[in-house]
Amino acid sequence: MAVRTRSPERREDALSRERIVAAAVELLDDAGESGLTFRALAARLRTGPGAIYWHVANKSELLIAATDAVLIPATVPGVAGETPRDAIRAVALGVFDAIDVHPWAGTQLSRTPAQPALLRIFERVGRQVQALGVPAAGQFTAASAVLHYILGVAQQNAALARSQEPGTDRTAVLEAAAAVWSGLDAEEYPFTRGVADQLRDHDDREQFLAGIDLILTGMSGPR
Amino acid sequence: MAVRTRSPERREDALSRERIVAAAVELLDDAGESGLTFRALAARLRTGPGAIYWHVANKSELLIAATDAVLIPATVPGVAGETPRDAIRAVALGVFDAIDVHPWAGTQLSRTPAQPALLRIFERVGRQVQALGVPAAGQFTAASAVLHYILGVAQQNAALARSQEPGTDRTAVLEAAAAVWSGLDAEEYPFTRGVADQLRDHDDREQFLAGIDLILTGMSGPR
DNA sequence: ACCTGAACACCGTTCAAGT
DNA sequence: ACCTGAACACCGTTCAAGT
Repeated sequence: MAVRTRSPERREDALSRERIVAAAVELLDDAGESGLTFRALAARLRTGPGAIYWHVANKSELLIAATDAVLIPATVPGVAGETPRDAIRAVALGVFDAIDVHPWAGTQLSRTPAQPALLRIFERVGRQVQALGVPAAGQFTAASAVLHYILGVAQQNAALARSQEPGTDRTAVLEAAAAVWSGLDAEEYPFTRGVADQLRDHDDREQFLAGIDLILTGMSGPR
Repeated sequence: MAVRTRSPERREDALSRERIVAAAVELLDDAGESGLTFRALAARLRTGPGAIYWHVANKSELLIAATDAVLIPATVPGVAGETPRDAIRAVALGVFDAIDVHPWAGTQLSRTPAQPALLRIFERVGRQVQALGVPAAGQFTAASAVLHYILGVAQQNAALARSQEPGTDRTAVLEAAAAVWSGLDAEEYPFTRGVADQLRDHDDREQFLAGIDLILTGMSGPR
């Protein structure tokens, strides 16, 4: 006797919140932030723009969900036995790498104060600051400093990526920025011109970590 | 004999780049980022939307100019005899205060890599890092860390302000954020919940400076 | 319950026509 | 040289109508 399945077999191409968010991530990666429109998204999902609104309230919610999705790997629980310092570095690098692959997420991450990914990052950093032995009164300041630094870099990398074609690799992006710096007025911008070459050659991932270390060192107080 | 003036008396209400940028700043302050449209701007200037394009290339250029305008006070040359540390704190505070008054500028500041205000801030910070005696190899990293931290805070304050009505004062904005944090799940967000009260009461300007100090302390190396 | 797609109320930007 | 405002090619979002 044939048994009726409780939940009927879903059509392969049935719409769902997950499929919509996944398609949005693809579209953002391929075409950049301006590429995500409900019409383009609907075309990719072989439906009309109105259908998307059955599963997602509006574009803002869609962007929050897409950002959250690509930042999940950055906020997975850390390895057991990790030092607080390594844990903070791991979260920071996770965010950095996610934004390297999905530059648009760097902009979105700090656009909405209630972005869940942002809260997860802050919580993780905060706990590690606690574990580091920072006095209670200084924990909020220390965790905020790390968070804001991460957000600043994320934002900056997103802006840099936006100034080039989507998919341009990081060395080409840095090269373009270095060219601008090198062309600045020598009288007015001696420092910036002076470091233009470093911008061209440097490992920005390495420098990002060095900045984290600067803050972590600062937390242990003046020598 | 009547003398012809070389440049004819300008009509009081003649359009100019300066008047357009000033009106854009007003509109952004009054109505937020979504309030700046060419139609609304044209109405305020008692002209048609097309007229604006004679003086400004497009909306992006207008936003860059508006952001630049409100950040001029933050990048004026410092007081003579100032220590490098005080000079860095002064620039940072200047940016912080400008964004307090014009939250939209916090978003714009890091949206375009070639935003002139951003370059001026970086140059100023960089020179002071140099004056602080940071070894050449570490100057770029140190200046970048300070810049990114400032941008992160600017962005975050802009996002917070955007979540409320334009013109809402800072304590009300912080109160709203604290309410969200207090409502978080106790199991998942112990740290964030724990600092919610500090968010409500704290002087965020003070905390911003404390973060700057953390980085400055870190620059002088581990104790 | 879920999807369709035309329609609405906007945008930024262009451009022929005016002064 | 500068301004006007209608028109173009888009948007996000809604909603009556379908299945």
